[in-house]
Amino acid sequence: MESEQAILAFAALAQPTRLNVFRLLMEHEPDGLPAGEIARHMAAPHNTMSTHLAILTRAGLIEAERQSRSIIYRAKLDAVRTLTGFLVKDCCGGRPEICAPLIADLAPCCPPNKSAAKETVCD
Amino acid sequence: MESEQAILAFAALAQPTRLNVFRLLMEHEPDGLPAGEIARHMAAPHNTMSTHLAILTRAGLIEAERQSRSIIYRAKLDAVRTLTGFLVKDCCGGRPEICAPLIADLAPCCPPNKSAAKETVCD
DNA sequence: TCCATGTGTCGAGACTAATCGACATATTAG
DNA sequence: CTAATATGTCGATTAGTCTCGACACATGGA
Repeated sequence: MESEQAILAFAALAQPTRLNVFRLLMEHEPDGLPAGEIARHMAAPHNTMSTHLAILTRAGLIEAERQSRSIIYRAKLDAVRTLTGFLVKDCCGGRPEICAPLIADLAPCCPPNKSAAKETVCD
Repeated sequence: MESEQAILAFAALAQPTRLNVFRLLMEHEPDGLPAGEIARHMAAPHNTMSTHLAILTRAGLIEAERQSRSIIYRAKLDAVRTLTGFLVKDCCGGRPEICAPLIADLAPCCPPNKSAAKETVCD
């Protein structure tokens, strides 16, 4: 991942409305939500929301697909993976000894099939 | 992690100089670097850098410690872990089935004791 | 104490982002 | 074709950010 793209993603998420939109779309994976419904959820005018959605799209965090009159937006899960990878990349590069505990703390957050896992960074 | 804190962190990293400073300090873990040397590295005036360092500090991404005349800055590894956790938290909450592959792709990036691991998101 | 060195703070100018009314475009129904 | 619905674009205003010169503060040595 390029720094430039990461900066776009960070800037996109550094805004309360947009961060909430992104989280909302994560909750609604993989169905997504139409632009109007997102605006209603956030209690924002449709044109303001349109701008926010464009910024998130340009950042590669969400994607749009026309469905008759509505435009459905979905979170791009790859974006989370890529951005997360970018965050830990630096320490991975030369020094896995520092990075390993980060991953270790993160792993129990997503258990393959157990449920007692919300102790570390999940909340 | 609170949204507010996450937004501070995202905003702090959404700026080329600050992102580079953060990466620089990650490379220099755990020794850190004095403010002046950071400014020299980035070819920025000391007062501009001071502002950037203050923003990163307020965001909880780095920390400062006085050492005689110099002030040493260090990356806070917890910050990466917390921010990463925040990013994947939403899908973890209700739907580990979506989140699991994200972690799976990330894990080989930091091998406990092997070296062939730079295939996925490491670069 | 006085000076040099290393950092932080303040304030102004330039730039960029956020918001929203008004208008434009696209799709579908009648 | 016309109207209704859903969304995007433009332009202006307001607010916030970035940068850097000038100055202030803190530390250590002579």
